[in-house]
Amino acid sequence: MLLESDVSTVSQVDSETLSEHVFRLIQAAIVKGEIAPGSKISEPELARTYGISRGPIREAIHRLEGQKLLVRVPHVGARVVSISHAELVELYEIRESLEGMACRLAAERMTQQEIGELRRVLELHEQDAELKAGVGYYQQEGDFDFHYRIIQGSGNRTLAKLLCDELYQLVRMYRLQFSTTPNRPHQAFAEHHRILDAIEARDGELAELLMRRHIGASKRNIERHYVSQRGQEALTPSSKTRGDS
Amino acid sequence: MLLESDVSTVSQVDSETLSEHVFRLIQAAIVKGEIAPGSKISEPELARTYGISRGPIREAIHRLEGQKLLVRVPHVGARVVSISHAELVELYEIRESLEGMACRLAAERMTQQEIGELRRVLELHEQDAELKAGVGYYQQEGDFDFHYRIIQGSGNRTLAKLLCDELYQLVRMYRLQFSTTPNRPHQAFAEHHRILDAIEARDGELAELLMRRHIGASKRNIERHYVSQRGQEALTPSSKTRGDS
DNA sequence: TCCCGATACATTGTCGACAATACTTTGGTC
DNA sequence: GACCAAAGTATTGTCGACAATGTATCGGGA
Repeated sequence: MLLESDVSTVSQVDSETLSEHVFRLIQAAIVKGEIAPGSKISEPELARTYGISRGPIREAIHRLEGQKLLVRVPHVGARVVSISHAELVELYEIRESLEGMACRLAAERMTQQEIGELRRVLELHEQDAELKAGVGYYQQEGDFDFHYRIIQGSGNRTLAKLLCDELYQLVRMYRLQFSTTPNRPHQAFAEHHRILDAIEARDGELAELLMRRHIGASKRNIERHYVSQRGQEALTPSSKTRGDS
Repeated sequence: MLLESDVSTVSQVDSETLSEHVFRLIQAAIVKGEIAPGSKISEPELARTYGISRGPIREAIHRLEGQKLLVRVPHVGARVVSISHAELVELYEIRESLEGMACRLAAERMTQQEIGELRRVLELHEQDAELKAGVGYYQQEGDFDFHYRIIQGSGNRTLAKLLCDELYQLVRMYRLQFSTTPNRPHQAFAEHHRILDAIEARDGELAELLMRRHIGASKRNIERHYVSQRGQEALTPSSKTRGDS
C-alpha cells in the first residue's frame, strides 16, 4: 500500500517478460496471504506499485484467473478468491482421491534411490521437529515437501502438474491464511513414516490406504475448526487485513 | 484462414466483454479441433479474423494458457496444446480416480428425481443408438452427458468445476481430434446402466467400482490405438490440417 | 430523516503505435 | 554445393490514451 517509488519497480534483468514477472509476484503474494482473500485487485494500484503499465498486469490477472486464484467479474474487477470452509473440505476430498492414487503409483514406480532420499528428508524434518517442537508452522513446508516428492514419484506428470501447480496453491494459501494449521506434527510424522514404509515394501494398496487416511485426518482437523467457528459463508474477507509484514 | 472481412466481426450485442467473447470462441475452436493441436496461434491473424484489436485476443490467450489449452513461450507465441498418447492415458487415470469418487458420492447424495431424470436420458440415448447404430460419433455427447450428470450429482462443486471446466475440455478435444473415438457403444451403454443401477441402489462402493472400470475400459481402448500406431512423441501436429469443415 | 435521482469520479475495456525479440531470406565464403 | 553471417520482415511485448461501464457523492423531494 505504501511502497511506491524506488522499492519494487521490477528489476527485469533476465529476459523474462514483465507479464511473467508480475504474474509470479502476484501469485506469490496471494499464496503467502499478503493480499488477503476476497480483497479487490486494483489494476492502477498494481501498475503504480510495480512501476509498469496496466497491460502486463491485466495479462497476469487473466492468467491468475485461469488458475482460479482470482475471480473476475466483467466491468467490475478481480478479487482474490475466497473459498468457504466447505470448499476447502471438498478440496481435501479431491486430494484424498488423487494423492491416494499418486501414492499407489509411487509405491510401484519410485526408484530405490528416490525412496532413500525421501527417507532422509523425513529424518531431517524429524530433527527439525525436535528443535522447533510444537511450532507447527514450519511443518507445513516439510509436509508439502513430503507430498510433493511422492506425487513426483508417481510418474504421472499430468497428475503432478494438476496437483502441484493448481490445487496445492489453494491449499497452501488457505493453510497460511486463516491459521487453520492443524498443528498435529507428531501424528503427521508417524503417518508419513508408515506411508513411506509401505512404499518401500512396494505395497501400493497399503500406501494408498495410508495416504488417504493421512489426508482424511487433515480434513477432519479442518472440519473441527469449521464447527468451532461455523462460518457458513465464505470466510470473512475483511477481518484480517494483515498489515504486518 | 480465408474468412476475413464480413464473416465474423463479432456481434457483441450483449454487454459481454470482447475478451470474454473471443475467449469462448477460441476455446470452442480448439476443443472442436478447428484449430488443430500443435498449430501456432497468431495474434494478428486472430485480430483480423474477429475484426478487433490485439488486446482482447492476448487476454483470451492468457486465460486459455491458464486452462492448459495453450502452451505459450515468451517472445515466440502460443501453440495449441498437443498432448501425447501417454499423457492422454494419464488423464484417464485421473478421471478414473476422480469420477470414481464422484460416483460414490452421487450414489449417496443424488436425489430420487435426479436419478429418474438420468434414467430417462439413458433411455433416450439408447433409442438414438438404435437409429444411428454403429456411428459411434454421436455417442460422445451422450457419454459426456451421462458423466456430467453424475459429477454434478456428487455435490462436490469444486470437483465438478475441476472435471467439467478443465479436464473434460482436453478429453473432449482429443476424442474429437484424432479419431480415437472408441466406438464401443453397446458395451458403454451396458456399463452406464449398471452404474446407474448401483446408484439407485445407493451402493456407493459398487458405483465407484463400476465407474472406475468403465473409464478403465476406455483407457485400455486408447492404449490399444496407442500400440497400433506407437506414436511415442506428441501426436503429429502437421499430418492433419483439417481443411474440411 | 430517509429515500431517490443526477452528477462526478474512478476503474475497467479497447485501441493504435512503438520497441524488442525471433524468424526468414539473401548474400557471401569455404 | 553447403554452411555461416547479416539485413529485412514479421510477431510479440509494452505503453499511453480514449471510450464505456460501474461506483460514490451530492442534492432534492417526500
